[in-house]
Amino acid sequence: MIPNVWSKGMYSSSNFCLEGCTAEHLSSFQLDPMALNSIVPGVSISPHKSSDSPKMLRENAYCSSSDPGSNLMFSNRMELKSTRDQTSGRLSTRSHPSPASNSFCHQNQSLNSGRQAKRARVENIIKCMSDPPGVDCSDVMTNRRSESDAMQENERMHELEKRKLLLDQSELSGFESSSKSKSQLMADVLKYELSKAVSISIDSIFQSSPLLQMPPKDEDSENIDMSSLNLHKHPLVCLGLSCCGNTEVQVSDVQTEALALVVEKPQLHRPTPLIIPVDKNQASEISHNSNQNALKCLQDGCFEAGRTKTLDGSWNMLKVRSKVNSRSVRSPGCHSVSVDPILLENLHLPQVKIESNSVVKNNMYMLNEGLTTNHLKKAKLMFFYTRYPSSLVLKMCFHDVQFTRCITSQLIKWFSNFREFYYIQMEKFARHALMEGVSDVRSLTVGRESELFRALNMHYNKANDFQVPERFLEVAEITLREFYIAISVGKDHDPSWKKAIYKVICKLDSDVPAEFKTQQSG
DNA sequence: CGAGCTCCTG
DNA sequence: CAGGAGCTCG
Repeated sequence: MIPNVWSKGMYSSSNFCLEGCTAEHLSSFQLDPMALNSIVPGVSISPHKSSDSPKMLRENAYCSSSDPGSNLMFSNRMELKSTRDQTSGRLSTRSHPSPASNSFCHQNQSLNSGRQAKRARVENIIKCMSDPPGVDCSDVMTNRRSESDAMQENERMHELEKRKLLLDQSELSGFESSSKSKSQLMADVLKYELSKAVSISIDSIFQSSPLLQMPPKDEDSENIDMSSLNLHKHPLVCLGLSCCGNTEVQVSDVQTEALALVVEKPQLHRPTPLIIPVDKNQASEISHNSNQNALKCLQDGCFEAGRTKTLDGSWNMLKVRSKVNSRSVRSPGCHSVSVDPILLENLHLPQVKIESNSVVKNNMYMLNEGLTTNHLKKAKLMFFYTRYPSSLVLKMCFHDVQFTRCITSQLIKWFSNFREFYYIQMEKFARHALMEGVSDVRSLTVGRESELFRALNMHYNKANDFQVPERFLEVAEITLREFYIAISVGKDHDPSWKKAIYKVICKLDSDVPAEFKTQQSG
C-alpha cells in the first residue's frame, strides 16, 4: 500500500517533523530544535513516544531518520510544482538538480534510493543556507550525516544566534565594529535568518492551505498535483521574490516559492518581513482575506442612495475603485494602490501599513479630486431615471466633484457605456423573442421578475439595494418593443437602424430625484 | 472647432 | 469601463 502522505504529520511543517519526531530528526534539517521552538510559537517538539499507536508509528516513519529521504515526503509534491513553474517563469528560483543527485538516483532503482535522494536534497538546501558561499553543497547529498555532524550544526546555529544578538546589541548601542567583521557577522546572521524563514514560511503555507488539510480518501492522493494547491497564491508566496543581497541561494528540487519569498530583504530587527504586492488587483485580493471589520468600515462610507446598504455593495466598490481612479482622472505617473486606508488599518499587517503609507495619502488626495466608485454607483442608479443626462444634471448630481473637462467626459462616457449595455440587452432579448416565435408585440413585457430586468438590475444595481422606479420598467418595455418591431420588419439591415430607437428612448428620460442632487456621493 | 454620441476593441 | 476612431450638429 502506498503510504498516505496526506495523513497527519505530513501536511504541516510543525507536524511533519515536529510532532512525534525527536530532536534528532530535526537535526537532519540542520535546524536547531530550540530555535524552532522560539520561532514558531505554539509548536513544541516532543520526544518520540513508544506508546504511540501503530498508525502514528507508521506515519512517524515518514519523518524518521532511519528512513532516509522520507521525512520530507511533501517535497515530492513540491518538486512537481517547482518543475512546473520553470516553464512559466514565475519564480526567480529554480530547480537545479545537481549531478551528484542525478547519478545517485540512477545507481539505485529501489524505492529507498528515491527517498534517500530527496532527503539528501533537503539536507543540501539547508546546508547551502548555512554554509559560506563557495562550499560545494552537493557533497552532502550522498553522505549520510553523522551524529557528530548534526551536533556541530546545532552548535553552529547557536553560535549564529549569539552573533545575531551581538549584532543587535551593537546596533542599539551605536557600537561601530569594523566594516569587514560586521558585514561578515551580518552575512552569517542572514543565512541563519534564512533557515528560520524556511520553517516559518513552510509552516505558514501548510497551515493556511485548506486543501492541504483534507485527508486523502484513497491511495490516489499520492498522485495529487501540487499545482492544484495554488501555493503560488498564498499571501506569503505571492509577495515579492528576490534573494537577499548578493547571496544567491541555490534551492534545488523543493518547493521554492515560499523560500524565495521569505528571503526578500531580510530585516534583522523585525519579524518576518511582508512586502505588500503593489498591484491593485492583488491588493483587492488581499483585502478580501481581511476581517469583517475592514469591510464594515467601507460600508459605513458608502453612498446611501437607496434605503439600505449592503456589505456586498461595499466590497464591490473597493474592487472597482482601482479602475475608476486608474485612468484619466489620475495624475500621470502615479501608481497608487487603491486600498482604503481604513481597510488597511484593519488588516493588522504592520509592515503593509508602513509600505503603503505614502501611497494611501496620495490616493486619498486623488479620491477627493476625481470620481470614485461611489460616484460610479450613483451614476448607475441615476441611469434608472435618465439615460441621456445633460451636463447640467451631471453637475447637479456630482456637485462634490471638481468638474473639469476630463471629469465631465468621463461621466458622459459612463452613461454612454450604460446605454451601450442597455441597448445590447434590449436587442438580445428582442431577437430572442423573435426566435422564440413571439408574434404579438404586446406579449413582450418587462416585469421585475423578467430575465431582462434581472440582467439590467444586476448591471446597474448589483447589490440590489435600490428600489428601481416603475418608470424604468416601462421605458425598458418600450425599448424592447421598439427593437422587436424594428428587427421584425427588417430595419436592422440598415447600418443606422438603431438611431431611430435612440431618438425615441432619449425622450423618455425622467427627472432625477432630489436625493441624487443633495447627497454626497464621494 | 469642440461637444457629444456610437461603435469597436481591449 | 476606458480609449480611440469616426460621425453629427450647433
